[in-house]
Amino acid sequence: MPTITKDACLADLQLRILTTELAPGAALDEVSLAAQYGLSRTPLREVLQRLAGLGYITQAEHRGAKVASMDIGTMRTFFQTAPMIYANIASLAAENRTTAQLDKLKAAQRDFTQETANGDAAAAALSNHRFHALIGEMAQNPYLTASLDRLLIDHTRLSQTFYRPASTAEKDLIRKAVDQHDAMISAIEARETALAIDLTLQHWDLSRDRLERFVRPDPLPVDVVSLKDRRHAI
Amino acid sequence: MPTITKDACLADLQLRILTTELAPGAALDEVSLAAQYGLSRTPLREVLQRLAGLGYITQAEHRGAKVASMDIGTMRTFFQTAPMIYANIASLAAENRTTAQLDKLKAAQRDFTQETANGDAAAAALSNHRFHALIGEMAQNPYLTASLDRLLIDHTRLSQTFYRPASTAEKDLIRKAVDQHDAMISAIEARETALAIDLTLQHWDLSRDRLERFVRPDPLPVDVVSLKDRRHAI
DNA sequence: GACTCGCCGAATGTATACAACGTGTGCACA
DNA sequence: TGTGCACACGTTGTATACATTCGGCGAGTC
Repeated sequence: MPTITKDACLADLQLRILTTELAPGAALDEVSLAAQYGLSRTPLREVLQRLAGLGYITQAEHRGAKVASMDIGTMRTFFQTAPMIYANIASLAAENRTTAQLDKLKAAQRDFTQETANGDAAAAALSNHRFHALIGEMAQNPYLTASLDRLLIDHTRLSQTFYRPASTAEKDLIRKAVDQHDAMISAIEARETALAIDLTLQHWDLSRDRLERFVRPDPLPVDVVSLKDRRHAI
Repeated sequence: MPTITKDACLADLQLRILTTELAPGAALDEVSLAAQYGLSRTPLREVLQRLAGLGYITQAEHRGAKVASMDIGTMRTFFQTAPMIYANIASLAAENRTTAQLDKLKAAQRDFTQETANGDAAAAALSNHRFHALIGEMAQNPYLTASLDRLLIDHTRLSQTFYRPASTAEKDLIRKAVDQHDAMISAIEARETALAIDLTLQHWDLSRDRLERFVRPDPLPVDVVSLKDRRHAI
């Protein structure tokens, strides 16, 4: 890759982490990354520092950088925290949004609609991320945005499989998510804070059900596997 | 200042910002800071990046770093957000605290009690900061901690005058704050989440009243100044 | 055969020299 | 006298060479 700006490098690494192309826990080598982006190590290290500040990676002295991991404890915390932050952000967004921000939000939703229809899973997940990050900007609350941005990192990584629907029932869920986005845009545009909260929590419920099923998939049929295994169980 | 570790430099700059020795909006010069701490510019820049990630400073390309400002909009947001985050953190802390963390919290409270009694204002503000940051650690929730840490930066900076009491009435308020800390420790130790929330909100009310008086000081006597000014008002 | 000590290689951490950018000042011209 | 441009200085951004640390591998010993 030829010489590139530092911001572009930051954005690209964010994308690669959000799509789990760089998997949670993956080690990041400074020299190879610097070579990839056509930067020298000094500016690349600054990019890594910024990624660490945003919660994308963790750094250990003399031991390099790793993509932020997603252990079971983190995920428990995620499910515990997300609805509260999302709801508060939505309310503030409805209160404080500007028309310029609203236009950007609508553009993100157009991309999202398109990409879910095309089955472009990675792109859809990123558009969804952008959609919710923009609502965060609207809230104009740097304290909560810090929390939201970290939640969205894990949310997007968890939802990588969401937009790659296996069944027609799952396709309906995606369409429902798209519709919910539209409703959220309307509520924010109309500055209806209570409605924005309500729609956001509905959206969260849909997302949570889907994510939990991914985390804890449907068990295998009992009669085929489980009974056999039980005979060997201690 | 002789050669010093990078972490010590980070901690010292945090202290200087929290005590407003480095005032909000103050420009930070890389070469002079590097000289002060006996580091070269490269590691000092990394310290600045980390401070930026934590919300202590802001950086603009080619224009250097500034201590995070505290404009009127930010403060409005601060008062809006703090109670919700503080309460949730307190609840989680009561749920998840370890005894080792509890010991550290008690130590911080000992320092705080001592320093308020001695009238050591800057030290008391920092102990108070440490006290609340430790409760944040107990919560074991990195999403909310990101938000809390940013709130505490501004809270500590705003409260710089708090521990320098002018009247005996204000001394009573400080004693009340110390007592509230003790009660919070007990609630967290007993894992009583509801009580921890309640005490935290009471603590916040006390703090808010005092801070708001600082932000919006008692108006000057009406008959002396205001009436005169009004005659010149358009 | 297993454990420990010490060396070696590969990574990160630091210093410094050089490049690029922004800002302020001073001069010229209207 | 005021405005605008250009140059120079100071500060930040980048590259690279050097220092330091970690971790693995092998030899030696118990």
